[in-house]
Amino acid sequence: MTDTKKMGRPRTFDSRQALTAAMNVFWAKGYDGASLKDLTGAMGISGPSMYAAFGDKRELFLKTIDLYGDVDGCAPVVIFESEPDIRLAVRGFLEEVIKYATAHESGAKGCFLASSVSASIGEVEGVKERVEKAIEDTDRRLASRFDREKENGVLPEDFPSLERARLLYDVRQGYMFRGRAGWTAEAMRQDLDHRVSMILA
Amino acid sequence: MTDTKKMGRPRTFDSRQALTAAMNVFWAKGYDGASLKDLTGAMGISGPSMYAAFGDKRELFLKTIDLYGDVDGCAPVVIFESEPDIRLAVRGFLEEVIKYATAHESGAKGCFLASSVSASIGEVEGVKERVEKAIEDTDRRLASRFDREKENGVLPEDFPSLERARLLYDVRQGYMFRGRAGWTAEAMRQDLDHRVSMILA
DNA sequence: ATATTTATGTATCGATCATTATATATATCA
DNA sequence: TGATATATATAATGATCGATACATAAATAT
Repeated sequence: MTDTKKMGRPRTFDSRQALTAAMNVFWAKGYDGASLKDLTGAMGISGPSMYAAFGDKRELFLKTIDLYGDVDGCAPVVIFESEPDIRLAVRGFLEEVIKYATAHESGAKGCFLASSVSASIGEVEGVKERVEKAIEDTDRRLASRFDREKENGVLPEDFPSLERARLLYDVRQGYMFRGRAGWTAEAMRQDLDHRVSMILA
Repeated sequence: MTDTKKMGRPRTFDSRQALTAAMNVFWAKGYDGASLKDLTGAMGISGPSMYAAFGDKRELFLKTIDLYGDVDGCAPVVIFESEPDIRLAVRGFLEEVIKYATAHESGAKGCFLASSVSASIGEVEGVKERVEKAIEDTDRRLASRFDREKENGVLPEDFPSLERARLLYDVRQGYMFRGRAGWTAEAMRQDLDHRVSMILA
């Protein structure tokens, strides 16, 4: 059922690659600022191919948001979850955030959700729900790592996991915003030690 | 030299009011999403009047950013600076942020700079510099209040004013982002006590 | 081989975009 | 009272917007 050969002329492009290219355009120019010409140009396909593969501009946009959640937005969280030492985990999370905030391969800076997607909330249907979910998912994943450390006795019993998780996420947003505004990674790293201590205090 | 009557037909609209209306449109729809029709409609003037008074769309946008810095973006900072008790000042700052994040009179939610303006960075010339300046100005104003409390002996000598100021600002950004995504004021206020303590710890 | 199905490329649709001529209205200046 | 200067309203500019018709190409199905 899964890999039966499909009929008809096969795709000449990789839809994941095309979606990534589209995301980068939306990231840099925003939803309205990204024209179909910009998008299909970067994706390397023609207009009709885009419509056939992804629906329309809005659906393409929503798919790039999902892609971001699966890949880019996830990277710092993955580091946070995989680094055994909790202090290094927090530090690694923030270092990755700073890296992404200042030097994404797309050329765009900051957080795709916070910088570009959030501007389209209220204008493009389906965006708000996705952003809300992304926030809550991340809050929960971060908090659950803190909970794990409490069970292991690394963090004290009264450690406020959810509050610190939310704070960590908001610190992330702050870095992303500063990155978008042109702050350098070096400038942001000045606060790193201080913030790691605050989160774990 | 200042109040000599001007020649020609006088303006029939208040340019500050018109600018506020334009800001609210940009706030809700973003730079590209806001059409001249949307803008002039909300401003209550016709196209040529807008061009005569403000230049073009880009210049109008930049002027609304400056207006935001003078009024809306400033409100929490003013509270922070004027409340004598430092703990109440921090709390008042965050409460005002939450208020703005969830219920701005324009109907738009979140921070104009973070939600709408930042999406146009890299696309609209002159925006990046203004955002960068707004961040640094606010960081500095917040830090200077902390410094004042250190001089008065209310805060300890080793209190890291600038780091806490930046953290406070980033917490602000986090709240604004959550507000944009639909979070309620009530949900945000749950972290209030915790965050005030973190900032002043 | 022929039919069917899907993808692609070109060319184009009406709508809307930001911007501006043009003409008219309303003020001060001489 | 003209003459000048500024603001307004209507209408139209070329450009670009998102989206599609159409014919053609390339695969599987029978």
